[in-house]
Amino acid sequence: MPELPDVEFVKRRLARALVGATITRAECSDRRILRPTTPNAFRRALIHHAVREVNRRGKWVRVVLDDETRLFSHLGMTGWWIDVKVDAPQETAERARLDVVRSGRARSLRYLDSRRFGRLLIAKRDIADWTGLGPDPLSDGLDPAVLAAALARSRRPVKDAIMDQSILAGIGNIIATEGLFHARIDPRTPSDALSSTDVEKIVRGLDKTIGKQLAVRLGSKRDDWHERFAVYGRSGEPCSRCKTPIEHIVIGGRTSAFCPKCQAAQRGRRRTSPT
DNA sequence: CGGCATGTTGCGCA
DNA sequence: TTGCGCAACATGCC
Repeated sequence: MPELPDVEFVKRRLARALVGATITRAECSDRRILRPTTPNAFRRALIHHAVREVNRRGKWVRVVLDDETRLFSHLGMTGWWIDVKVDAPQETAERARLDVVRSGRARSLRYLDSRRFGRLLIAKRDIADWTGLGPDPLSDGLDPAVLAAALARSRRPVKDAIMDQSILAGIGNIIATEGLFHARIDPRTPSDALSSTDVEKIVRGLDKTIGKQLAVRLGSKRDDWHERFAVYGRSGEPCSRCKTPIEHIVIGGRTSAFCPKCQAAQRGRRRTSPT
């Protein structure tokens, strides 16, 4: 279930287990997930090396080894990492494992991914997928002026634009949908038609959504995934604010739920477009 | 059975 | 050159 807060959660789990630990076993035989890394290269690059740091940008996690080699992990649609005992049985849909030892204590990190849209790859330095990411809302913070400048460069629907990983790192369909609901902005609004006030509202809406999702992730109480959202997946249900039935449209090939009243297209205060 | 899904890429066509 | 729509990827759930 990976969007930014989920990836952050996984990143913290990996950091807690891996930083300062030495890898004693590394396996992944799935060439689809590894592309373009090979199973042999995966094992050879990792085994017997110590982990220096674990970072996250957007939906990517980066594990840096003592020799500067990097392991990049993207969770795709159904990827996830768990931390188990070394002798734990293989999980359903387990695609890779990293066994580590630190201070004499051994743990095993297992990568699970039923649909196998995720990635695991080895590189000697940072890859374009990583360096090309825009600012990360959580680790870099959102600067409304910077975001406004980026949004002004495109006529795309704003929901499309904020899901562009080179504009903002880590925003997926759920956070975009929820963030725009909180901001009361119509997801179809051309991004170059947003006022600076609109952009500030979007920043607050995204921050609120990310913060809430992360809190759910870090909290101990179990929740039903469904109940977390105000509009996502709630077409036909009454808007929590105004009771108007939630509608959905397709933007950029992705289902986009919104309240047609709270998020009504703002007319008559468009920024003047360049001629 | 069909439809849909949290993500990304690649292709064909303006 | 740029941008957009859409299919594809592989699997599970309703």
